[in-house]
Formats: sequence, structure tokens, C-alpha cells
Amino acid sequence: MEYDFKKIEQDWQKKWKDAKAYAVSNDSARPKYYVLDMFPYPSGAGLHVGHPLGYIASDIYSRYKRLKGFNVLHPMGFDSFGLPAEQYALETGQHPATTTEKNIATFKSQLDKIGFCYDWDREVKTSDPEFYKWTQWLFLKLFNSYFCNTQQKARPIDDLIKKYATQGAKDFTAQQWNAFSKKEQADILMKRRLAFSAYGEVNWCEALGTVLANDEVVNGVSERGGYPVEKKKMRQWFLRITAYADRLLDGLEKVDFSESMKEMQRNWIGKSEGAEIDFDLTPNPSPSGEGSSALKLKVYTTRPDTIFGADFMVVAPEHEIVSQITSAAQKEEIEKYLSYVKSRSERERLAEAKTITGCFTGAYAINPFDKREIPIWIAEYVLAGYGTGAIMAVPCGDQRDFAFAKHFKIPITNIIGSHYNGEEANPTKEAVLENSGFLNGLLMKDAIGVAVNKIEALGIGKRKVNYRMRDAGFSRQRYWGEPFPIVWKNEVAIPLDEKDLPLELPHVDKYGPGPNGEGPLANLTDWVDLTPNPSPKERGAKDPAPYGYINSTAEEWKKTLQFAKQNRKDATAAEDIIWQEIRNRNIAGFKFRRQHPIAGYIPDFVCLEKKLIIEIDGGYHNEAEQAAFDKAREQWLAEQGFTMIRFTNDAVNNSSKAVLKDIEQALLNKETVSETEGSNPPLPWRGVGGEVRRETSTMPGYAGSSWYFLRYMDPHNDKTFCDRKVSDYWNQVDLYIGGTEHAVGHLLYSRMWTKVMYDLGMIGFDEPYKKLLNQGMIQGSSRFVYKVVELFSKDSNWPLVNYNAPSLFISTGYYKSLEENIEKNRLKENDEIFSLIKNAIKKSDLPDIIILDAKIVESHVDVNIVNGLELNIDKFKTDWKNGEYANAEFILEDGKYICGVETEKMSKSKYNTVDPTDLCEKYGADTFRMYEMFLGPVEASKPWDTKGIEGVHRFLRKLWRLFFDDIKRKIWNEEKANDAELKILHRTIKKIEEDTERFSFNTAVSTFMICVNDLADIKCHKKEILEKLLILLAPYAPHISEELYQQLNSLQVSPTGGDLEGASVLDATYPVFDGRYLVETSKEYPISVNGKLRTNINISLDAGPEEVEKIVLANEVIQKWLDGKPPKKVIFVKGKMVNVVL
RNA sequence: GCCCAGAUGGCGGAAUUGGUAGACGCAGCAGACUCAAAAUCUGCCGUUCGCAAGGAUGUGCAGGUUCGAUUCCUGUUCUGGGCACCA
Repeated sequence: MEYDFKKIEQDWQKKWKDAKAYAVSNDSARPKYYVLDMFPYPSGAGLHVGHPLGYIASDIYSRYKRLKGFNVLHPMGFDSFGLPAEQYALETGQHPATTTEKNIATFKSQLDKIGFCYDWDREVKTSDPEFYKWTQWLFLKLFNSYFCNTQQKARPIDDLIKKYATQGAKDFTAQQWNAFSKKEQADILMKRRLAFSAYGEVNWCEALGTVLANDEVVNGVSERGGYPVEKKKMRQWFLRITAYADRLLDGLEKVDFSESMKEMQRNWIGKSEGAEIDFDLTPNPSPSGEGSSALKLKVYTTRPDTIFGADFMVVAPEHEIVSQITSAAQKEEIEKYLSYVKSRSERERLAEAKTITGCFTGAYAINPFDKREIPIWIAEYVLAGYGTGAIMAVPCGDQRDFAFAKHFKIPITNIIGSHYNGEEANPTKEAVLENSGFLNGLLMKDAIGVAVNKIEALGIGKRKVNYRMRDAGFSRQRYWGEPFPIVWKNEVAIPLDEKDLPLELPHVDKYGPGPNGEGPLANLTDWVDLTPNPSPKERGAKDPAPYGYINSTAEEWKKTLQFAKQNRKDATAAEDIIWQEIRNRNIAGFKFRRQHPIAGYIPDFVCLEKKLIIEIDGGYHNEAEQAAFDKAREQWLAEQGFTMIRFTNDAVNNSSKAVLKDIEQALLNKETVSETEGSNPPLPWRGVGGEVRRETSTMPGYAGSSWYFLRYMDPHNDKTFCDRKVSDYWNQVDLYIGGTEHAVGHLLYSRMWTKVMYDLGMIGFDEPYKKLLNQGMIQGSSRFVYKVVELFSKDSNWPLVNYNAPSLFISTGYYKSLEENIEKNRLKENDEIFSLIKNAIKKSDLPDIIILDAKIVESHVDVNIVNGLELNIDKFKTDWKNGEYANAEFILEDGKYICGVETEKMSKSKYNTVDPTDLCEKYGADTFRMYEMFLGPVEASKPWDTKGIEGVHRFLRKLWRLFFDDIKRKIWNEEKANDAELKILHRTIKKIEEDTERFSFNTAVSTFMICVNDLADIKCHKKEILEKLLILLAPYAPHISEELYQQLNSLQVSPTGGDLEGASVLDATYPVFDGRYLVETSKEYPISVNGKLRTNINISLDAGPEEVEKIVLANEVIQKWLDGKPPKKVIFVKGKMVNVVL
């Protein structure tokens, strides 16, 4: 029987699905194990071979754990909010919800083809309202909590409010607190909330009217369009992650992450201990001034011991003190510098470390100890956000300060004697201080404490622990993210009630930015503005209207909508007659809406395009009260540009034709208004207050991913984000697999959220991930072709040939030599490439002219039409770029077109992506899974190369042939296995188990190969051996293992499904290793002389040192090396080796 | 500039604790089977000297520790990844 992987894989994927083989219960007697992958962003490009690397590893481990008797949770979902979908929407007009849904479907079908054991019933999607309802809910928890410094944990903000109201705080008494206005109280509380709002700087691009990410800014201008970008302060949301800095550091001790990963997080948090020192300033911006001004400059330093070496101060350009201290003389310079800095992104300020820039303010600080006047500079290398935004620069001890001093010719004070050589700074702490007043003679590291003590004693500074980490910016001026459940009322943030969640992301038609740098949501004025209607009185109406037609609050607006709905149901006969006629654009092609609220009013029919309202009036409109209301309403609507025509019920009942004629005439008489204007008539309260607005920014990508691992546990719970009993059962993620690119962002945020949830008693653990395994990045291997575009002659600068059709491509070897030759200016008429090009382009006038230069364009070509390095020319002609090069000509090497290669990031635009689905089609999922693992260690990054996949496929076929012969016969037997066979089996069991446990999947695959090779060599077809091998293999190649296991045991579950319990290899009993089969009595010892292997001798393992030495020295090869002399020493490591030292 | 990781045949990689360097696979070469192809099987396969036996050499480079180093130490070069110039 052939190994028909297609049929086997299709069948089993269906059977497993039907039997719900991967359904996971939250209730099991077995021990739990939670394996999690970092969920993907469902990009439009679909899955490429880089994605599944980690997924296959986690799948193997999950299946292995299941065989070992664990209840394994191994879910998958999608991180489906994000910028790319929004960008795509901006370009194509397709709604992100639509494209995202489509992309997810593609991803899922691609994942399913690889045969993962996900329980899809637990799928989560961060953009699903059912999911982000809880993201918003958790945000409210963060908003309603503060970090208690005494208890070092999050507590409900209500506790703090209670405390303020009863005991007050450092800055105010309880009495004062209670007297504060709501706004004053809110502002104080905002400074403590874990999710808080404050002003933060963003990259603002005026021309695009939008906020840009750091990497969208290049050289101070926008990446797209090249418009100027500057910093702008905007209200933003933040998470107070800095409060958790110490606990995030401490937590690293108890998790199993790689050391480098922990190191990265430590560096990010960047805890440092130092001191804040207040420096007095000279009153006048000149060194001759005396006394001190009231202003002080607060600097942060980790090296207070070097204070006597502070030759200048550097203040961040954004620092507020700059404008206050700048001298008149320096004002112009400073302003010039400030505008330069404003145009620089933080990333640029970081990247160009070599350029030294700065500007003197004209002001001087005073060294508190020796009263030396220290010039104050501003420079972009000091950031406002870190420490105090100001440093004391010690050029002899800090390389950056040194470079700055040299560049601006600031004299350098040496405080470390011979440790400073004048050539470069020396950041040592081991030198003895000189020129340092009261610190003279002290070792620097001892002086730190002495200096701080003195500073504190003088009251000019204090010890201070600082963190490099800043609070996490949590808002984005974008559309495709979770809306904030926040309403702003008179500048106070009011959280939505929990029962109003989810606050669904409203639909928009346009994805461009809103006004004033706000996100697209700001364009939805109806959605944003919740300012209550003015009361009828405020509006000038004489009497309150009946039937709630005029509303005063948002709550009443809701009622209006309900009213409209009810009105539609309760339509009069006359209304129905008209509706039948005008619906579906039946009257002159115009669209009418029925009972459509316009602000607080509900007209019977309205055509928004024409701003035409039709009222069909009953008798009560004659009553005085109603008539007054009608009048007021008509007047306001007229102000908004609406025309109203009225008909009585009777008129309609008597002659609907005439009524319709009138309506048509009215439509034609009026001008059409633009769609936006028409569909969004301004509400009556617009401009009256504008005080109650929804938050229009959305949450960033990491919001959902900060807690998604909990939702998998209890994905359908509509009472809470995750039931406590359930999270107690599943507890931490035992194994988390993902890339290093999330080392700091995602991992730190989700660790913080977990700690908050733990503090608030919502879950029972404060670290989300017990063990983290980093998968390496699979890079793309790009292929290039080289097209001749222009050739230049010796005598002219003009192109001799503008070579376009037919296109000419030259093979890489020629391209390389051509490049080289042109560089050396020695391309000769008799060069091979010259005549080749000549022949190819068949230009008769060419021979007289020496080609001096050629313009050859390198371009990507799809890796999938290249075999190794050889371009498939036929496919290139037919498939590439829609046949653009059908008539192309090629200059070949040895009859082949060899492509250029480069390793780059895998990306659709580089045509270097390989679709796993294609490989699964061609070789099967089992082959694909094993090949990805066989490629190398999971942690290692490597370029993708499909070349070796054949070898793995051959291995599976060879396995198949242990069970079936060429003519489809089963060839396994029930014979008892002999020692040799058992030895192979148990050696394999041991190695596979060890390798799987240590995630060394590549060596496990080669172990399987060795095992199958060995069994084939000795023609072993015994069920006793083969069955156990299949169970070992099942996590790696589940389909073939299941098929053969079923055949071997004649199980065959019905294709329509049913219970697989006990009948599937998925739940077989994992073979138990028995060391007895591997016991050896002797070993082929390697015998070295002076560490160099000379021979092997088979010696009993029982043999002791003396016996071994005797045997070895008697050996003729060793005798030869000894040359009659006795050895100096014989080293014997039992069971390992022997080394004879001469 | 700073931090982290890595460097082994033509290629991907193995060597788990300092103990036979190159497992396993790809590619290549030679052969068997076949009319032929595919598939399969067998052998060879770091470099170099040698007919061979055997020797020399070899894990980025230069040193060191050791009876013995891909593994440990020092320095160095290059490659990849990260970064918020963090005082």
C-alpha cells in the first residue's frame, strides 16, 4: 500500500474534528498542563512558514504531555486589532472588521491543514466585542485602582477616597478634601490611578493631521509624504507600570525565562540608585553675578561622588526651566536649537550617537561645596522623561560628557589623577578622589555614600532610586482598537457602568484622522457628543412637548429611538400607503426613511439627500398644544435646512396618487445635499454645551494580549472575564512559546496586569508564564534576477541602448563579474559578457563601441519559481508578473539562470514567503511538521530553505514500508521481539523522551530516522515494537501514526465520527523506558596517546584501571607509539575513554 | 554608542556534565535494479600527503588553563537581534 498522506490526513483531520478529539474540559482528575503560543496577528498575507515553527513545537509538546496523562490546554486565537487592517482600510475602503474576519478564516484553514490539536471552541479574538468587553472591564479595574505604597500592591481607589475623606493626605486635610470641587478631587485621584490620563508627547504631523509612531518618522519628516513632524503634547492614557517596577524585577527570580530574556527586561526596567541634588543658580546669567536666585536646578546622578568634577550641566531641551534661565544673549541660539530638537524623534536622538549637538543657556549653577560656577547647557542627549531631565556632566568620568566637553571646548577638571589620561573618560569607581574637597583621598565607591550623606545633611538633595522604565502609553489615535469605556464631563473622566459594557466600536465609513489630532472616532459626532439636550425651556419652547419628542438627556435619546421603533410598528393606514410607494427608492429614485429621529424629533418620513420631511397628520395636530409644538419643531428643522411638507390622513386616503405627485415635485424642486451632511444632520444641542464627550482614542495592541491567556480558560463566560475556580484550576501558563521581539513590550505588560489582578484578588497567581521558550525567527531567503536596462558607450554619457523589450536578464555570475569589471574600468570588447550581451540584443552597430557602463536593475523574484538557485525559466515567463516577461531573453551560465540570494525578513513584498499550505499539499502535514523541527533548534534563527524536505518525506515512506510491502500487503507480525529489537526500541524511547522534554525536537527527528533505519536494516516488522514506536511518533506526525496505529489494532473508527476514547493513538499509553535492554557488558574504548585518538579496544566494562592499563599498553598500536618507553601517566575514565600520556 | 545571542564540511545541523568532532538529513559522486524513468537499495563523501597501511591538519581569529577544549578563561573579528544616548 502506498503512503497516501493526502487521504490519511484529510480523513483523520475530519474524524478528530467530528469526535471532538481536542475538546478540553475544565474538570478532570488528571493533572493540568497549559501550553500557550503567542497568538498571531491575522495579517492579509496569510500564514508563512515562519509562523508555525513555535506552533509545531507547542503542538508536539502538548500531545506529548497528553500521552503522559495530563489534561492539556492548548488553545489558539487571534490578536486581531491593529494598525495594518486600518491602513488597509484607509487605502481600499474595506472595513477592518471585514478584512480581519477574512484573514482569520484564512489563517484558521491554514493552521488546520498542519493538524494542530487546538480546541477551537476556546478561540479568542481580541476584536470580538465578547472579548473586548472584558478588556474594557479590566481597564476599568485598573482605572479604579491605585498602588498602595505601604502594602506595595494595587487596592481599590475607593479605599483611597475613604482615607482622603477621613484622614486627608500629606498635602491636604480631610476637611480640605471634602471641600474640594469634584474636578479638584478627580485631578488628585487621577495622579494615583493605575490607568490614568495625563499629557504626553506625541509625534504630530500637521500635514497628515495625525499622530505618527516612532518608526513612521524619518529624519524629522513623515515616512509617507515627507511632511514635517513635531512633538506635541496631547492628553493620553497611561498605565502606571512604574509602580510595579520592583515587583516586576523580583518576579523574574521565580520564572523560567532564558537569562538573556530576563536581562533584557532588567535593562528595560533599569533600576538605578543615586541622588537628586538641587543646585543654586547665579542670579544673573553672567559668571560675575553674586548670591543665588530663587530658581534651583534639580539633577539626578548615580555618581554623587564625582560632584567636584562637574564641569557643566546638561538640561533636556524640553525642560521647563530652560525658558526661565536662558540669558538674553543666548536666547536666539537656544530657540534655534529648540526648533531643531523639536523636529527630532526620540529614536533619532538615540540612533545618531556620534553627532554632538547642544547649546549654552547663558546660565550658571553653583557647586554647593566649592561654589564654582558651572555653565548650564541644553543638549538632546539628555531626555526630559528620565530622572529629573537634568544631569551634572563629569567629563573625566563619563564618555558622553567627555565627548561633549571636547566638542564644545569646555575645560575638564580631573578628579581621578592618573586614572584619567586626557584622551578618554574613565568611568571607574576604583580611583582615589583628588581635587574633590571633603572627598579627597577617598576611594570613589566609598565616597558615594559620604557625598550623599553630606548632601542630605545640608538639605540640598536626597537619595533616590530611579527607573529607566516609564509609564506605558495606553492610548492611540486610531480606529481599530478597543474604545475606552470613558466619558469626559467637564474635563473629568467618568467610567462607564460595567453593565454598559461592551462599549462597541462604532462603525465608520472613513478611517482618516479626526480633528485636532484625535482618532477617526472623533469624526462620529453623534457617537462622541453626549452633552444633554438643552431643556425645552432653554430651547425657547413654551411648553414641554408631549410624547417625549424633545429630550434633555442622552438617556432620553435612547427613549427617542425606542419611540421611533414603536411608531414604525404603530403606523397609521395612511402612512403605510405612502411607505409602500416611496420605499426602496420608488419615488424618483430617492431614498426615504421612516420614523427616523433627527435629534429629538421623529418625522414620519425623511429624505436625507434632499433634507425633505413628509408629515402625515392625524386630527390631533389641530389641538393647540400640538400645533405649538409642531411650529417650534418646524422652525428648528428649517434652521437646519429641512423642508417639511404636510398631508392629512384624509388626503392620502382619498388620493394617494396626488400626494405622491406632490412629494415628487417637492423632491425635484430642492437641491441635493452632500451625503455626509445629509446623513449626519447636526443635532440641536450642538454648540450649546459640548461638555460631555466620549473618549475618542482607542487602546493599543497590547491591551488584549495582556490578559488573553486567562480568557482561553473560560472563553464563554458572560458573567466575568474568567471564573476564579477555573483560573485556580488552570493556573499559570506552564509553557509559553513565542518570539523574542515581545521580550519587553508584551511580556512586561501582561506580567503587570497579572500582578494587578492578583492584588485585587481576581486570580490566584502573580506571574502569568511559568516557563518561556523563545522560538527563533525564520528569515526569508530572497532570490534576485538582474535585468539590463541601459548600456553606456565610451564616448557618451547617454545610454546607448535603452533596453526594454524584449527584456534581457543576465545570470548572477555575469552580473557579479560585470559589476566588478565596471568598477575596475576594464570591460573589454573581447570580454565574454560583452559579446553575450551583444548577441542577445542583436544590435549591429554595437561592435564598434566599447561598453563602459551598464545599468542593471536587481529585483526580487518569487522563491517559489526558483529551484535552489536555478530559476525556472518557463515558470518565470508564464507566471511571473502576469506574463510581463513572456518574451524575455536570458544570458545563462552552464545553461542555467542562477539567481542572486540574500537573507532578509520574510515578507510578501520581497517575494520570499513560502506558504505552509503548499508544502502540506505536496508532502503532507506530517512531513511539514517534522521538517520544520528538523531544520534546527527551535530557539535558533535561520533562513528558510525548502531543499531538505525530501529527506523527511523519505523517512515517513520508509516507516510506512515497515508495515506494508510493495503490493499493499500488511507485513507486520505478532512475533516476540528479540533483544536487538528491544534495544533499538528502548534506546529510542529514552532519547525521544529526553529530547522532547528539553525541546530538542531536531535531534528527536533524527532519532526517529535512526530507529527506522535500524529496524529496516534488521527487517523488523513486529507489532510489539512498531506499536510503541507509533506512540512515540504520534506527537510529531499524528496523522500517519494514527492511521498505522488503527490498522495495526484493526480499530478503524467510523468516518462519521464517534467517541475515540481509548481507541486513538492520541490517548495511548506512553511507552515506559526499561534500562535493562541497554545494559552493555563491554565497550569499544577510544584510546588516545597525548590526547590524540590512535585506536579503539574492546574492553569489559567491569575492568578496573589496572586491568585496562595492562590491556592498553599491550596493544600493538599503542606499543608502536610508546616506542619502548614507559608512559608518564595513563588516564582512565570508566565507560568513556583512555588517554596514554608520553 | 549600549545590551543580548551566535560563528562547526558544499548546505541545515549533532556532540546533553571538559572525554572518539562532523550523528541525522540535503546536495554531490560511484554502483545495483530497470528498455528507460520514477521509486528503492548499496558504497563513498572536512582539508591535505599517501598506491595503501597510515600520517598531518581541522569547530571565526590570537592566546591561556588541562593528560585532554567545539565546550572553560582572556583578548579580538564578523554576523544576527534588541534599544528609550538612562547619567
